[in-house]
Amino acid sequence: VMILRSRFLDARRKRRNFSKQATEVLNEYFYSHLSNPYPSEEAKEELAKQCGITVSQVSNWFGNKRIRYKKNIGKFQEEANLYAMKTALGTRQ
Amino acid sequence: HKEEKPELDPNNPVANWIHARSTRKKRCPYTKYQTLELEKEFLFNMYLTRDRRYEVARVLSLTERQVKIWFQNRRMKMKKMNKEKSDSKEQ
DNA sequence: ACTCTATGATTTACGACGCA
DNA sequence: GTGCGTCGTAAATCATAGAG
Repeated sequence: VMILRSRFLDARRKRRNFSKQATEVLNEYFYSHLSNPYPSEEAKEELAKQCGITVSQVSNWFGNKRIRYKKNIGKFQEEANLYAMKTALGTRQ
Repeated sequence: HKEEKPELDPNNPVANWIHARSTRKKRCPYTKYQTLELEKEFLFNMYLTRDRRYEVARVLSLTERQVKIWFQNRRMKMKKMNKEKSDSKEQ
């Protein structure tokens, strides 16, 4: 049991990219809060739950996203438009 | 909420984000030796006395401020590791 | 199969705030 | 006021998964 457990924990250490759905959720939040993309602790917990990742991973994702977006806004323009459109469609009643 | 530096700008979405001041020192990765010695010192005691801080800084060619901050960061790292451990225990 | 680049994680350095 | 504590983050850098 301990061996299986430690093996699981070791496997956890290997980085895997987040699922498409998880990235979708994170990007939706990011682009719909673009003027203040700093989720509260509670919001992070909710995002973590939705994405099936940890709160730390949510923090890492936003940290990386903010700096990479800021460093090259042009590169993310298409993605930004995509999520802006998605939000507009999902928001209308 | 507070900012390190609110960049006052009209329509830019990034304008109200937190920005590091331009005077901030660029991150400079420590050598393996420096890190190893700092880890050894941390193992000895998680909190530095003023004398130990001075001595460690002198030996490793770091400023006392760098050593102080390294210990602060190291304690936060330990806290994070402990939290992960306890989180994985509770199914 | 093999490069590379994008991505998740970790490492320095601070600002904001707290307490003695 | 001084000084060191934590907390959350910026920005650079590391490691490598995985797209092309």
